[in-house]
This record gives sequence, structure tokens and C-alpha cells, in this order.
Amino acid sequence: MKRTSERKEREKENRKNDILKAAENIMKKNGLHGLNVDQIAEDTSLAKGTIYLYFKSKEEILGNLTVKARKLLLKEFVKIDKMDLNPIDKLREIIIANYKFYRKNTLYYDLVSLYEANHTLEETDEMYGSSNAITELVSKIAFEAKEKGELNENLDPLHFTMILWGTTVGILQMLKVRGALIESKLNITENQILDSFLELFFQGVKKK
Amino acid sequence: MKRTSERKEREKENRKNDILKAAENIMKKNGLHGLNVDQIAEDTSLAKGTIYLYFKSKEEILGNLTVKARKLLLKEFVKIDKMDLNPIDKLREIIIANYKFYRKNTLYYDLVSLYEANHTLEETDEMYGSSNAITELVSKIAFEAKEKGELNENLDPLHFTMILWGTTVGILQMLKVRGALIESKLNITENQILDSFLELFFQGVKKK
Amino acid sequence: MKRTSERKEREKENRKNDILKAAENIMKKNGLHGLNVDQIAEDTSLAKGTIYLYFKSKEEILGNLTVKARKLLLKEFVKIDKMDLNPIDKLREIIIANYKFYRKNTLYYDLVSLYEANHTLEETDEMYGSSNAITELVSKIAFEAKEKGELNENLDPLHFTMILWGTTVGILQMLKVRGALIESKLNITENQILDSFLELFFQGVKKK
Amino acid sequence: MKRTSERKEREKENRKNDILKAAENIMKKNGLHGLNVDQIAEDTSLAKGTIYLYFKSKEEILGNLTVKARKLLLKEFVKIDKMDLNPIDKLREIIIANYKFYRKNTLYYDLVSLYEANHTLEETDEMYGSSNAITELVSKIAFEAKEKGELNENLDPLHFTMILWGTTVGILQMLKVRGALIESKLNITENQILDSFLELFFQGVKKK
DNA sequence: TATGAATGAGATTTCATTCAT
DNA sequence: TATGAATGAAATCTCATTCAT
Repeated sequence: MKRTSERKEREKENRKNDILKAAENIMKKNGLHGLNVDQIAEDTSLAKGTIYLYFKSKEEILGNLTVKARKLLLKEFVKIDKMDLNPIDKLREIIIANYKFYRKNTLYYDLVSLYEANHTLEETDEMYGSSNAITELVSKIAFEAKEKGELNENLDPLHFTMILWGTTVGILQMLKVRGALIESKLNITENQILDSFLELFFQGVKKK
Repeated sequence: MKRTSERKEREKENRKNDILKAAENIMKKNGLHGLNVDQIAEDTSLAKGTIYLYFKSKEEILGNLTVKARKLLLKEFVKIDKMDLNPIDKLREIIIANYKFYRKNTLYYDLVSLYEANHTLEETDEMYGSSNAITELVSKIAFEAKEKGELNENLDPLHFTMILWGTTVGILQMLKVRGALIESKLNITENQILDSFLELFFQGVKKK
Repeated sequence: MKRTSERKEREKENRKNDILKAAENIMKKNGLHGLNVDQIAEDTSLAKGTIYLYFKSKEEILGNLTVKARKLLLKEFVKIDKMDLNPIDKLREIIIANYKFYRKNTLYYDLVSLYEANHTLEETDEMYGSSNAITELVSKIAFEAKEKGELNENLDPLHFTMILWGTTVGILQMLKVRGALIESKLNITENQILDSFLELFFQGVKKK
Repeated sequence: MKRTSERKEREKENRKNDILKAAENIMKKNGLHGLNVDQIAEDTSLAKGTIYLYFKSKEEILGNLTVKARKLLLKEFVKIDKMDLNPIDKLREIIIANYKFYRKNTLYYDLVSLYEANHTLEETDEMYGSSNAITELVSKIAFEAKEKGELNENLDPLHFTMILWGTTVGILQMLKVRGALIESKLNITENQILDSFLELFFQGVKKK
């Protein structure tokens, strides 16, 4: 009994993953807006109706991929958290990891960014959870930094967490949208901007 | 002759403005995604096809409104630039003005934000110009700050400009998307976040 | 062995009845077209596929219920046949009973009517039988009327049977579809129409 | 000006007619239920969206064809009304014309019948009008018959009209659904049934 | 028998954009 | 320029029916 339902569960997950995988590939080829359900159906050899059995709308598919992206991002952060580093250095590494993630997984980061910039997109509980998990990890580390006296005394760790996340998203977005322009016109590389940002950011964070 | 073409030019501008005005009103009611060309046609008493004589696509309408928004934003920044303040304080005031702008002109800020977050949206020369004007004002002030020795010596004024803009957009976006949640769950107000951000940011900027 | 198969048979019948009962209830709530197999499955706690083990199509379910309806209708007619009445008066009572049935059992009459109006719907042997049983009872009485000299001599009892059935269905259908309108616009009640119909009909039937 | 809008109007009507014509042909091939919008689009070389520009649903197409059918039927009745006949004979001819119409225009009569049997189908004003026109013609003649003393004195002309229409529809429906069966099993032709019906009906109508 | 996931046809809707006049 | 009908892609939804387990 249990075995059967477990298998079914697994198959169901597989099917969902097939759909997500297909959606991902399509978007990799055609961009976020190049996704369409007919194509997913064709690529998965599923009937269009079946897609709607697993996801109630195209947006839900995007939402699921966003969760996936956030989880991957979290995984990177968790790795860093496990390193033998001062909390404050972990946070620096987290920003760097975020940047690397954005460079390596363009699509995933586009999704993360999409949801960070759009209040119109609905977030399910799962999505909220995945977002929360990231914030919580960061805030955990922020509190540790505070305890270790690495944080400016006037800076509330929660505020700090939100600011870290907000500014990082903003910087990466800027690089995504204007990076090429900045490089060509101003002759500044993405890395230089990132370095300056880190410098500025942690300068402001430090205990005086 | 000239007179005629001038009048025509003026009428053309008027027509364009009517369309933009209508689009704006519609979005104020229904949000960015609530805009549709049929509605514009109806509200302006123009035929749908006529809209396309003035704008080559719906996106171009959004682009034009974005230019408008950026210009308004610039105007606020210019006001600040004219104040009798230290450069560094001007920059602080600029961030605050940006926040106020976002609170007062939700739609306009949504547009600004939309283009800051989307690399897929095409920017015309005019759009680029309006974006540039802002950056240039900020960078001008940044250079002044540098000259006055208000800036950390390691911090390049151009880097600083990009960072200021990127982080500010990021923070405002975060407030837009998660502000309500943060207020209710974490009991932190938007103003508190903004204050902490300013504190952190200018702490990091200051000459040591 | 026999016992077992009997039980199975009984269970099978029960299952069938459960399905029919559920379908009936759904249609009572939502009308003939409000019936859908998912709902039946839910209401019977059966899997959708299981429904198809008992009925080869949704139409077959409708067909079965129609048989049920026809049998009930026949029962009413049989009651009348057993009364101590002249054949011709039995026939009049049968039309009245038909009207009453239509008033009391809206759904059932809708089903009867559905099959009287649709040549596209397939009738199984059982369905044909149930339809036949009615016609045969009526024709039996028609022949008795003929023998008793109650029928116009030019009127063939079989013709008469078909006409009685056809016109009665037509009148009831008209009342179903336009009854409300007729009442409100023309100020004629269903009963008045029925009375006039009976009057006209049996006037035409009578021996001259 | 007027000319232009007139032409447009005519084109619009043509387009509507093209769609209706195509729908009709499809149904002639595949039956009432064989109609589908994709096929209409293909046969008219119109985009599916265009179909929905002219008709808000498939049902509306059916409704329009029903109006067309009713108008054709009315035309036949009007012809008869113009004949030099006693009112009562006109009514007899109307029933016969109805039968002929049903034999000649199976599809059209199916549509008429569909709406006579289904209370669930919505009728627009136009549909109601077309239905009304028929009833009014018949009732006009019925009143003339009354005046000429051709009608049984107890018979209200309005009641009579409804009864004529209801019973005729019922008889034709029966022939449509069971005609073949009756012919093969009972060896009675449609014409015989119709004759008997007319005989019975007008026997009951006559002034005593 | 029983299950319920999968199918696939089709209706409907929405809209940005194009095009003939 | 102005018009608005036409386009066509795509999303969404509904459901009867089938099929592998």
C-alpha cells in the first residue's frame, strides 16, 4: 500500500519535474517571455490538459521554478554558513555567492529577480517559505555577527538582513540590465562594481 | 507653411499626450498590467489603429511614460542639488527624495522600477537620455563630494553613483514588494528600514 | 458458488443504482446539462473509471434514468387502465396523468422529453422496450375504445396511439418551454391550455 | 458618409452570413452536434477570433440559424395566408407546410425543434421575435376562423393557436425520431400519420 | 473490478498588432 | 492621418473517455 502510494507520489513529482525541466529549457532558449504552454506540452509529450493537471496556470510554473531557484541559491548560502568564517565574512561571501549564482544561472536569477520586483505576482505558501528560508539564514548569521560584536551597534540585525537582501538584489539587477553598458561606456567591470559595493557595504556595517 | 506644420506638430504632440494621459489613468486604476490598447482607444475616443500611428507598440507607450517619470524624478533631484548642502548631504537627500517619490507616485515609480528590473525591455535613445540625466546628476554630485573630501578615498565616484542607484532601487523595490509583510510580521516600518539603510550606506561612504 | 455470484450480481445492481441515484440528484440540482461524471464519481465515492465499468458512457446513464422515468410513467398509466372507466375516458385520464407526472417529476419528464426530441440519442433494447410498453398499453386501450365504438370510424387505433403520444409530448414540451411566458403575456394558465387540448382532442376522436 | 456606413453594414452582414452559411454546411454534413468553431474558421478562411467578433458563442450561431429557419418557415406560412382559402383551411395547409418544411429542410427543422424542446437554451430578443411572428400569424388566422364561425365556440383562438403549434411540433418530432421505426414495424407511413392527425385535429376544431 | 492519471478535443477569451480603405 | 475589422497566438478551462496498474 504504502509502497504503491509512494511510487505514485514519486511519479507525480517526476511528471512535475518533467514539466518544470521543459519549461526551463524553453526559457533558456527563448527567454522568460518565450515560454508557452503548447511548447511545454510538445516537449514533454504531454497533453496540454495534463500540464494544467499539475499546474493551475503558467504563472504557477514560473512560481515553482522560482522556488527551485531560491532553493539552489539557499544551498549556496548554506555551504557558506558551514564554512569556518566570522559571521561578517560569511555575509560577504553570501553576496559574492549571489553574484556568482547570477552569472552562472542567468535564468534562475531572472526568476528570483522577477519575483523580487513584482508585487503583482502571487506567492504561494511554498514560495513564501523558500523566500523566508533565505532571509532566515541571513538573519541568523546577522544575529551571530551582532553577538560577536561585528555589527555596528546601532544596526538592528533584522534591518540589516533586509538591507543586505534589498541592496544585493538591486546591484545585481543593475548589472543585469546595465552591466554591458557600464562596461562599454564607463569602462567599469561588473567585478569592480561588486567589489566597491562590498567595500562600501561592509564599511558601513562595521562596528565603529 | 511653417505655421501650418507647427500647428500640426503641436496637434501631434497633443494627441500623443492624450494617449499617454489615458494610459496613465488606466494604469492608476488597474495597475501596470491592467493597461490595454482597447481601453486607451476608448478613453481617447481614438481608433485602435490610430494609437499605433503615434506609438509603434504598447511598450513604447510604457517607455514614454517611464521617461516622464524619470524626468519628474530628476526634477526632484535637481531641486536638491540647488540646495545649500554639502554634496554628501545632497546625496542623502536624493535617496530620501527617491523614497518620497515612490510613496507619492506609485505608478511612476512602478514604471521606473520596471525598467530597472527588465533587460528585455528596449530602451530608445530618449529613454537612455532620461536615465543618463539622472546618473549624471548623481555622479556630478559624487565627484563634488570626492573633491570636498567627503568620500572614502578608495571609492570611485562613478562606482559610487552606480551603487547608490542600484541599492536604492533595490531597497525601494523590496519595500514595494515586501513592505507590508515586513511591517506586519517583523514590526518594522518602511521608514525604519530606510533610516537604517541611509545610516549604513553613508557610514560606508564616509572618509575614514 | 451460485450464492456468491448472486451476491455479486446484487452488489453490481446496487453499484449501478448508486450511480443512477447520484446522477439523478445532481441533475435535480443543476439541470440535465449540469450532470458531469466527475461529480458522480465524487458523490458515489467511486473512481471515475469505475463509473465506466457500469455504464459505457454518460449517455447510457441518461438512458437508464429515462427507462426509469418511462417505467414510472407507465405505472401511472397502468393504474388508470385498471380503473373502471370507458376506454376513451382512460385515454383522457392518461393525458392528464402525463401532465401531472410532468409537473411532479420535472427531471424525469425532462428525460422522457429529451429522448422524444432527439434522434441522435441511441436507444438500447431496454430503452426501446420501455417506450414500447407505453405505446402498447395506450394502443391496447385504443383498440378497446374502437371495439366499444367510442372511436371515430375513420381513425385507426394505431394511428391514434401515435398521435396521442406525439401531441401530448408536444403540448407538455410547449408548456415546459413557454408555459411561464404564456401565463405572463397571454394570461393563460397551463391548466386552461391542457383543458382546451383535451376538449379539442377528444372532440376529434369521438364517433360522429 | 451614409453610403460608406451602409456598405460597411452590408459587409458586416455578409460576413455574418458567411459564418452562418459555413455553420449550416458543417451541420448538414455532421449533424447538429458536429458543429465546431475551428471548422467554421477553416471553412470561412477567417480567424477563430473573428468568429467570436460576430457571435459571442457557438450557441449564438445556432440561435441565429434558428431565427433564419423560423423566418423561412414563416415565409411558407405567409404564402398560405395569402391564398384564397377559408381560415380553417389555411390552418390545415399551415400544418402541411410545416411537415413539408421538415421533410425538405431537415437541419432547419432540427434547429426549430431544438429550441422548442429546450428550456435551457437562451433566446435573444430577435429569437423571441421570430418565434412570436409565427405565433401571431397563426393566431391572426385563428381569430379570423373564429369570426367566420369556423371554430368550435368553446375554443379560444389563442388557446387554439398554442395547441396547434404544440401538437404539430410534437407530431413532427415524433416522426423525426420514430418515423422510420413506425414505418418498418407498424407499416404506417408518415403521410398516413399526418393525415390522421389533420383529420382528428380539425374534427375537434370544427363548429358543432 | 477499481483506480485516477492522462488524454485530447474543443470552447472561450484576451489582446497586441496589422491592414485595407 | 484615421479607422476599426481582422488576425492569430496563446492562455485557460471543461469534460467525456481511455488506459496502465
